[in-house]
Amino acid sequence: MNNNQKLAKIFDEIADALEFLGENPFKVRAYRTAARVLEGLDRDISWYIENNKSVKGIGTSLRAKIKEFLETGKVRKHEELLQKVPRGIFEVMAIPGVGPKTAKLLYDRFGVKSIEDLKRVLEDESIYQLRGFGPGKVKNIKEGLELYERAHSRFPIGFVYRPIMELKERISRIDGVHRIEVAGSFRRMKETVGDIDILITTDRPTEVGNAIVNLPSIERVLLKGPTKISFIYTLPRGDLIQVDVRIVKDENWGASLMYFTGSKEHNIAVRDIAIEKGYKLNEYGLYRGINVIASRTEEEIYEALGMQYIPPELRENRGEIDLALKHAIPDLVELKDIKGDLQVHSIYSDGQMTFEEIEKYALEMGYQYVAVTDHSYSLKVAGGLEESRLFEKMEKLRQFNKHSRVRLLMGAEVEIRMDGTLDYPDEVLKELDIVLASVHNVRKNEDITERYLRAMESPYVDIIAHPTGRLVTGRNPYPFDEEKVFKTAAERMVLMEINAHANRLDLNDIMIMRAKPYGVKFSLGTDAHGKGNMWMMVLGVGQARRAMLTPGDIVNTMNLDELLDFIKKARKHREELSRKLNN
DNA sequence: GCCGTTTTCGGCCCGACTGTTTTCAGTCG
Repeated sequence: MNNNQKLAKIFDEIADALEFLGENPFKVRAYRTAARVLEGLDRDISWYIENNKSVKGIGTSLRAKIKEFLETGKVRKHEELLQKVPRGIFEVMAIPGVGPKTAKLLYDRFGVKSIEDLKRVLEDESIYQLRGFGPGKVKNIKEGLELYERAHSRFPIGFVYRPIMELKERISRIDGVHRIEVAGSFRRMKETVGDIDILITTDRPTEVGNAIVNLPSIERVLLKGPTKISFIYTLPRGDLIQVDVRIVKDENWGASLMYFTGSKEHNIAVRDIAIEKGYKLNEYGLYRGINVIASRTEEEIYEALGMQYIPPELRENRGEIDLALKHAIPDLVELKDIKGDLQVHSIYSDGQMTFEEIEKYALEMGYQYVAVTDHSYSLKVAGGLEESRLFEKMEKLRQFNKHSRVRLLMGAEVEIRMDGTLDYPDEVLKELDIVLASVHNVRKNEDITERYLRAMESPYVDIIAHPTGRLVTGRNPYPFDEEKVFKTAAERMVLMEINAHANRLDLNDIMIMRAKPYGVKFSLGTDAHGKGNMWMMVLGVGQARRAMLTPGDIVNTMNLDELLDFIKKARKHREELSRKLNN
């Protein structure tokens, strides 16, 4: 974790603790806002402190705490609060139906400071003596607890993307459904999603509602009313996810979609703008007094507020509002801009696709080219290619391309070894159309900066693949010096990959935002191994959009000829740099 | 705790739902 992330976590914990202690809710919000701001910052917060640059949402008090952290590695207020609020309380408050007030009451009266304590107290008759506690509330908390315990963590978006698109398709086919959209963090393409919000319009809510709850794969219906239906949905691998379907009126469509798309922080900030301009904004529309100003589409609501339309992926309140007020949001890259996939594995190493199959899926995606990038030999577990096999593959590919409708680029995902040297020598790399370099074996807490810098010394490394090595659920990023690596990459025209694989998303939105100011350009690759994995491109595009990238930031928006030309120029540029260095 | 082109004090998003109430508090998104 870098300073920004560490501080965001500290501020979030302070907010949790203050909420529990019943502090001023606006103070709590200030800490949470600051945490979000820190997460979305393009540079390390220490840069802003050192250069005396102000950051909106961080005032004098929080600035002092940040300074304290940068100097001592701690924030005293944070430490003090952790003394006052037992750790387990945070978990208790995370249970749906238990908020700070309930947690505090249970703590004060029954000493509840863990989930175990809570369970015990829920079975105790004396809980009903508490003001506000009746059978309904206790039942509600028990259900929340059940939900929480059933591993109710968030899912990587790539796990749920296709099943949810399929569910959307099924609902849209129900007679009487006019409009449908999946809202929430799914629509924002956040890397993980909790539950799923689906918005529909219809004239026949009862009929449509009945049809929805009778769809397949619904494990249990939680709630069915005229405006809201909730159910637990079974994903293909057996995981369970909650889906809320909201039934709204056509005339409120835009306002509702905006409201349910969020993020919450974005909505709050947009409402502030509405208030400033003498309006009121809610999920039904934008009003002046009782008069509707705009409500049917999101576009007309933003416009009425004097703002540019904000694509859902940007709605996180990390700077998009100011840009929209200045009409300075660029045209974001779209899936249809992508002309090829720059990381796919074939049966030559650990992939499952033949060249024919890669061609088939590429045609489905409407691509001009795909880079076939099998592993190099030191990655034994992935069937990495010895040089002789590499040349064999090269020849086979050359033959294949003679009749292929998609150009398969001869590529490799070359292992960066422990000492930073590469599996293939330059003379071999030079023969390849495109070269990705990556690390897979990293010692515990190893800093991989030097490995990357050394790897980039070769003029023929075009792309650093999955640069941080993180996994969406589980593995943290490998530490490296961002400034050194990104600066070098930009200078040498080495691309940073946005790996679109559901498990990786690496770089992700935040890291892309951190890399871009150095002048880095990016490539998108799905890292597809299995048949039909190439659809994941949409996930990578989602991260790119969240980072506000345009087609110009990403090389695979280029046509085949332009791309080959770019690679040629970049290699020449690096050869010249190397020559200068040697002289 | 943050913020300000009417403000350096006095605001800070807003509505639905639920369960507990007899007029409201807590939670959620």
